[in-house]
Amino acid sequence: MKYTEYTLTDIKNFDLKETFECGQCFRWKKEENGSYTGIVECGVINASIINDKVVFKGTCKDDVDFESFCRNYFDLEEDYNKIQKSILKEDDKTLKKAVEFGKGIRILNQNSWEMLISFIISAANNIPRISKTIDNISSSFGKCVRSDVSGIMKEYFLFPTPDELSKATMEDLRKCNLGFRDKYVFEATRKVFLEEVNLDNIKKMDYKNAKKELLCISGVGSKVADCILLFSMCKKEAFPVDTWIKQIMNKVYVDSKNVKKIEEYAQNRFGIFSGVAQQYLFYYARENIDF
DNA sequence: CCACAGGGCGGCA
DNA sequence: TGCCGCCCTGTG
Repeated sequence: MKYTEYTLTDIKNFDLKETFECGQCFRWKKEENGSYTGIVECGVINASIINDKVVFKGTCKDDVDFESFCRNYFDLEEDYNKIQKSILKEDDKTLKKAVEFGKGIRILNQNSWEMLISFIISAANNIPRISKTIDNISSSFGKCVRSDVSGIMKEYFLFPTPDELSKATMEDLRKCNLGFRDKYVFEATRKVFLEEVNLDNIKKMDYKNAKKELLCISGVGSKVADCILLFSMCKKEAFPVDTWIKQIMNKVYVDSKNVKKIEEYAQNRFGIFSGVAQQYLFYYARENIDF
């Protein structure tokens, strides 16, 4: 592990709170000084914004190019102004307000294996408990990293690799407090470890085929699959429909209980960047009681 | 004690 | 297809 830094001087549409608290990630935590510290595939990162500059400090694996990792992970090559223009229609007051509210959201490019397990755990669950469960799994089976990027030297635990998590028995997983999701996580881990499922290959497929493959994994339905596709497989057309999105879609766009209908409506209205629209709407609906 | 939380599954019409 | 009870566990 090595200490590195990377500073961005000219970046638009990047807000830390909006990016880390819009529901796409579970391992970024706010520090007292307003910065955020997150545990990622290659180590530990602290992100802060000072006078229009974004500073990333990292304790990461020796063979990692920190700058290119950050550019990919934080989606820095993407032009979010362009995306906002493409999803916004003239008459769409709700989305306009949602975009204004969350214009600093960036879709993170996270690790697909970690997203698979994390979103299986998210089913009928709440965010504090999801985070806690993922921390339990990581501290039980993942590698320990010592880092002072937050300002204080602390120990962090990386999310376990498929190889590491495949050592876990059902009993081990039960202790991690997964609830009824333990059997799904156990089975998904086995499939990935034995390469019955190859996430790298799925990532290379187009959206529809990739989703079809993910749906073969027990515990992965339409919503969970779309989260994996959007947050770790560069599929910005994926539109996860959860209870919040159902509410806002029913109220504003299409009054239907049928998830497939809502998904189709979103594809037609928002197009290839539907997933980004979903994040704006989700964050807006969650943070504003009366949207 | 009860409902419900960022769903999914299996059984049933 | 569409609907519904159930799946752990913590919280109000």
